[in-house]
Amino acid sequence: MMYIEIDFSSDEALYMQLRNQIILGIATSRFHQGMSLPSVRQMAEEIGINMHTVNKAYNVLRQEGFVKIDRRHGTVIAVDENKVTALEEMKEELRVIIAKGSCKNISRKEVYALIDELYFEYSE
Amino acid sequence: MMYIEIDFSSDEALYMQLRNQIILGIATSRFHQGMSLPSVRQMAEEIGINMHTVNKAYNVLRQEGFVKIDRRHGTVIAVDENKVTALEEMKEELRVIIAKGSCKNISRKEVYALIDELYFEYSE
DNA sequence: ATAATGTTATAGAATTGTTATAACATTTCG
DNA sequence: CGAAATGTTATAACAATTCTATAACATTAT
Repeated sequence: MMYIEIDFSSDEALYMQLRNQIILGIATSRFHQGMSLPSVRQMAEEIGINMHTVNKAYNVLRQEGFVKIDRRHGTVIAVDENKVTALEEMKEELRVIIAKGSCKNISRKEVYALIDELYFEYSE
Repeated sequence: MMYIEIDFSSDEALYMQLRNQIILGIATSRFHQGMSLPSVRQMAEEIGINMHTVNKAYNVLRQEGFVKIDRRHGTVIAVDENKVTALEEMKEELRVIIAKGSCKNISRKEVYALIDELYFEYSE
């Protein structure tokens, strides 16, 4: 059991929810390097969505460097640590979020505190 | 002239691009409290998109507390500083981004550095 | 061999994003 | 007052995306 939670009433695409849950799973060490994910059919059965939706999530994760997909071993957690690329991506993802915060008078140190809270969750 | 840049080849929705540009404009003080934005028709003409798409962006901005829409004065920058809500929203927006970074071995301090870079851009 | 794997193809339904007209009530301004 | 501009609403159409449903294929594991 993977304990993946999908919210069917969310406005976020199902394949993105699944992708996010798996990234969160890796960050919290529930999923570790080399661990196999269920096959697209098993995962689809388990969380009640279509096989193709799972396949889409797995392929997004592969493209983002979180898993490797191999016909022999299925989909396996394999984080590609390209820090330069990851840092560039993160900066772009943060741009509007930090702009929003800046407009709302959220200070740099308050953002630091949020970062700390999240890193704490991911280090247990 | 508002100097709004829309990328028609982007996969990001036009109304979200416009919304983002306006938030970035407020953060960088190009747009200030009380300043009027062009009417939906003017803005649509200026950047070459449809009136309804501009209207959608303006209404998203209103719902997020960045503008007030009034038939007398049109759409006016009016930032509602609800810090508690803003902080909660930011934490949720950061959750997966930070998880991604954590997986890729990006340290807390490296994230701090990105935050600093962005805050620097928004304080000029 | 049989079963399971990822992959591909096709098709349909629902939703979303965008544009196009048009009309309406309200407000601004000459 | 009358014309112009405002946000708003309605309707329609089109394209793209999301998700599902079947089905088939080559490869691999048991």
